[in-house]
Amino acid sequence: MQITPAELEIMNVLWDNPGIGASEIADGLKDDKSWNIRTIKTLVGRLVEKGALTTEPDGRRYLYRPAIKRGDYQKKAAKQFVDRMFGGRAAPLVAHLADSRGLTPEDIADLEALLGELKK
Amino acid sequence: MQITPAELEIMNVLWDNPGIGASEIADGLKDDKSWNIRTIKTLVGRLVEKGALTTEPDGRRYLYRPAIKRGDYQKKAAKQFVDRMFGGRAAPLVAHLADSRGLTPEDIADLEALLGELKK
DNA sequence: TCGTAACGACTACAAACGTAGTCAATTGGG
DNA sequence: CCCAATTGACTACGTTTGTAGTCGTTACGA
Repeated sequence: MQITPAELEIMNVLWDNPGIGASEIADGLKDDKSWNIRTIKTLVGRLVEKGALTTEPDGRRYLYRPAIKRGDYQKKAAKQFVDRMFGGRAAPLVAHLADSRGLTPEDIADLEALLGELKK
Repeated sequence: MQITPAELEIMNVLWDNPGIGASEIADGLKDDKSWNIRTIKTLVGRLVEKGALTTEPDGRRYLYRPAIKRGDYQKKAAKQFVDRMFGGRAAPLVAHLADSRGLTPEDIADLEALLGELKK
C-alpha cells in the first residue's frame, strides 16, 4: 500500500475527519495546501483504487473514509524510513530530531515515560 | 536537494566510502541491491547534476564523493518525515518504532543517555 | 423552469523515477 | 599487438506522481 506525499495530505484530513466528501476534504486542507478540487478528486480516486479509502454513496456523491488505521500506516512508514536512512537504528534519528528542531519539553517527558515502559 | 530512495543507496555507499568510482560503488552495494552498472551510472549522473556528488578525474574515469554531509541530510530528512507523518511530534514516532521492531537494548540505552543530555 | 454549479467518470500531460541500452573511445591482459 | 571489457556521454522508455481539463448529468436557487 504505497501512499505518496500528496496522497498523504488527503489521508490526514480523512483520518481526522472520516466520512466526508471531496469538497469537505478541500475545506479540511485549506490554507495548508491549495489544490484545485479536481486535483483532490484525482488523488482521492487513486487512494480508492489502491484500497486505502472506502466509499459510501451519499445521494449523488461519495463519502470517504480510511480503510487503514493511521497508527498502522505510521508504524510501517516509520520502520521503512529508519531502515533506509539510519540502517534501522532509532537512536540516531532521535538525536537528529533533538538537534534540529529541539524536542519540546513535552516530547522529552513523553519519551522518558516511554523509556520507562520499555525497560520493564 | 531531493534524493530519491534509489539514489540514497548510492549515497550511502559513498558516505561509507568516499572517493571511489562507479564500479566500486557497484561492489559496495553488492547483494544489497543488484543493479546493472549502467543503472548505477545513471543514478550517479543524476546525483552529480543535482550537486549531491562532486567528481574528480582519475585517469579516464571519475571518482565521486558526497558534496553534502550524511548527518546534515539525515537531519533534514528526519525533520521532513516527522513533519509529514506525525505533525512534527517526535514522541509518537519513537513509540511506533518501539512497538514495531523493538528497540534494541542498546537503542534504549542510547536514548536514555540522550534524554539525560537534553534535560540539562 | 432554467441555467449554473457541483458531481462522478474519464482523459491529459509534463516531470520525476527506475531501469537500462547504444556508441565511440580507450586500455589492460593474454 | 590486438581484442574484449570498461568508461563516459547520451538516449530510451514504461510507470508513478502532481496537477489539472473535459464531458455528460443532475439538482438547487432565482
